[in-house]
Amino acid sequence: MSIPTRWNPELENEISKEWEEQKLYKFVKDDRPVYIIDTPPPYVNSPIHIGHAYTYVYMDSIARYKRMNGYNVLFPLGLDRNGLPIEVQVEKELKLSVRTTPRELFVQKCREKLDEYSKASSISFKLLGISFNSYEKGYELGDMYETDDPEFRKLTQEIFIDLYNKGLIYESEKVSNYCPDCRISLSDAEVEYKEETTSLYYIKFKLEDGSDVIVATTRPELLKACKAIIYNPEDERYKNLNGKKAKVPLFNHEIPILPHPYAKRDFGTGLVMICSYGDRGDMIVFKDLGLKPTFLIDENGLMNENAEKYKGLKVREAREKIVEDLRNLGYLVKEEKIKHETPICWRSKTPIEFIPRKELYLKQVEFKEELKELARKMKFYAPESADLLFSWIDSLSDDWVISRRRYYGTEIPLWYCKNCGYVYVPPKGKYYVPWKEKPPIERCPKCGSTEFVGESRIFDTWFDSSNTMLYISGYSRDRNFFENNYPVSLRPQGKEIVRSWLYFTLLKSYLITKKPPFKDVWIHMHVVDEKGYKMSKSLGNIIDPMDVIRRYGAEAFRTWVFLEGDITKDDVKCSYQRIESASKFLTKILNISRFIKLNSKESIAPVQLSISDRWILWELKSLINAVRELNETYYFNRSFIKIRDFVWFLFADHYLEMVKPRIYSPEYTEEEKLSAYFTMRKALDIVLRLMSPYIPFITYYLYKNIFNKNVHLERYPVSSEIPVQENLSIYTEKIVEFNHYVWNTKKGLGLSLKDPIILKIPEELKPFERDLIAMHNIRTQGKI
RNA sequence: GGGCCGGUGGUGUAGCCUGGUCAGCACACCGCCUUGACGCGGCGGAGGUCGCCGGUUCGAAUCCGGCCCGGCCCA
Repeated sequence: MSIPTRWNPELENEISKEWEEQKLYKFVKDDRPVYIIDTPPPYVNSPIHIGHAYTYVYMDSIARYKRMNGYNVLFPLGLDRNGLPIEVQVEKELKLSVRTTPRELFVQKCREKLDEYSKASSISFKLLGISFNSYEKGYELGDMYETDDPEFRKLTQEIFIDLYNKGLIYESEKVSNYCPDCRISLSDAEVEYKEETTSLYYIKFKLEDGSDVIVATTRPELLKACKAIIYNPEDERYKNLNGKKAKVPLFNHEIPILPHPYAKRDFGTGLVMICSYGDRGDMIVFKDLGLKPTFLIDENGLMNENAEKYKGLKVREAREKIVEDLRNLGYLVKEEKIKHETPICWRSKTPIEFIPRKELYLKQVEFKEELKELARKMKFYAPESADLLFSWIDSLSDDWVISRRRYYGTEIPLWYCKNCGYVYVPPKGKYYVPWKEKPPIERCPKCGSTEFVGESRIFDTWFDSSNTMLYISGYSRDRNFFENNYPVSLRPQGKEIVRSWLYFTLLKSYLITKKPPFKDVWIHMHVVDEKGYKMSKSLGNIIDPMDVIRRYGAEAFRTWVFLEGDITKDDVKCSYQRIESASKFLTKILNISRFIKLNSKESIAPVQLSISDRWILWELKSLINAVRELNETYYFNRSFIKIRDFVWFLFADHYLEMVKPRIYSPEYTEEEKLSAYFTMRKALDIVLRLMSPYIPFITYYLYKNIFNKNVHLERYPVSSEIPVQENLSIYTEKIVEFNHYVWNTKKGLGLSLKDPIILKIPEELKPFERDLIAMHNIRTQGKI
């Protein structure tokens, strides 16, 4: 079968099918060492993003590399399906309100939508050639899994039950981050910050003695909840006010003026009003000064009865109304625009409020040192990205709110006795749905009552997804395997979820196993558009990976992934043009293979290899070592560039040109020809194997065509395969330089490259004289 | 306001940690070439004084200090 001169992406589908039929990547337990990759389950409410495509290709190369190095690789596909986004989507697309639709029906609709999207995601991965153990959902190690599957949810509940019974979970009415739009409490990890231009209002407060002070605030609607005015202890201007009382405009309650370092001298007037709660700072000061909070905002984001005449207004409306009243009564001194970082909900982008709610918490603050201790045992790639995790742990100030008042998520497995309020925790071993099921006991162990009410809340989705490493490595279904293979080898993930996914995984692993969850952690940045902007629907700059595949094929995309910049260091810019030019390397690989296949015969190593052959094989040997070294630390991009440089700019441009005369000319002996054949085929064999983790389609195709074997079942090349001991790399630069010199000289003389030329071979290249003379048609003396 | 990362020809980067080929490679660009694997090719060319300022040194992209810009995280 002859090799085409250009890569045909349609071949990718046929090859995929062959892999599937052979069940090439299926996970079967055996004696080999295990390598486990905890892949980040993408959320499936939308098609996969180009960033997913990029990073999964990268992970795939890791899996393939490890496989070729003798590891039994556990590389499962997971899909994340729990949480708010799908609810929001169902509400919008099906015009169903979560508040008026029966829970059973709503959950059903979510599931239907998710099934639809799940299919699309896994098809995309398959087209990209990702070597997951399986694309079929199942319950064996390596099977595709979904985070909303009863099995997965059962594990989440079991972990909860364990933690609950260990006393690590408690319910408490605390002030938490609350999104009035999503109507849920948020963990700190879910809070984002956005710079906003807001008004800073300067408000006049009357003192007992009749004088005034001016206080600047961005949140005048909280005046009623204002309990103190503070100034910086270093601020000479206000020292005389210490302990004096000020009267709050409109509401007339008296509050103290006190020193506190939280007040910044140069912000506003240097006087800050402290209300419950405008921001985190307010909470700190309340605690420090022992003030009692008054809450003004309810769960719907409306002012409550404490707000008196402003009751029922939305926060923003109340602000406008109060400002108007202040202005009318002469309390408003001035108003200026400032830029301000506002905390917002990561989902709805709504400003967060701080209101008290009863929620379940998992203890974490008391374990900070232990967590850091464990984290230090994991190796980070790139090393700097570890700081993201450490600084997050350092900044933790509260326990983790794990309960959510929504529908689509794992149910919290608790029942409450209607009579005495006893909290019943069921035994492990089953997936519980308390909002529609009876508890597995008849009577309350405390009072004997038979009436229970099931918990209606669900878990924060991170409480689910922080179990992936346990789930995939058999924690709940193959204990023996789990014990032998935990911690998991690798966690690859994005930098934006270090404080959530990675952190919560670490916490769980600590609480459950006392071990770090991973040996290695590979953190990547993002794929952005050509100009460096984040891709988003509103900017209209989204590059759809399926579109890329349609236009250039998966293999071209994969080539681009490894030739483009280092995604662990910086964001990677994506453009069609760069993908297209990356794909030219595929053409090169095909044609090199074609040339070698057409011009060589299978041969064993001749007694004596020609010096040019020994030289290129030595270079190849160095390449193998360099590639291995880089890949052991997950720098697959750098290693691929090295391979490309060797294949194209040394092997093809110089070696193959040097070898041509030996192939074509009768002046060379059979032994010399055999040496060339052997070397070309050996080099091609090794190079195809070297490249197969990165570009699995084309290498599979060529290896099968030329060597009649499945490259993905071969060993990754080792330098001992090269039968050359002599270091000939000193010649490399000289050969390259000389060739360029000759090409350039001929060009300067207006000669074609075939034309003869009179030249002297440099002394140091004497050993290569014969090949060089033949290659360039050099006459060492006489006239042309 | 604090922390981290980055700032090298149009673009992506190497070198910088272990100062002395003042700069390598690729893509794009221009010119030439139907050389028997490839014109998605080959060869050649133009293009940067390495974010800015100052210091150390005989000598700095490479070390030190300050500043500016971009990104991310936190307050």
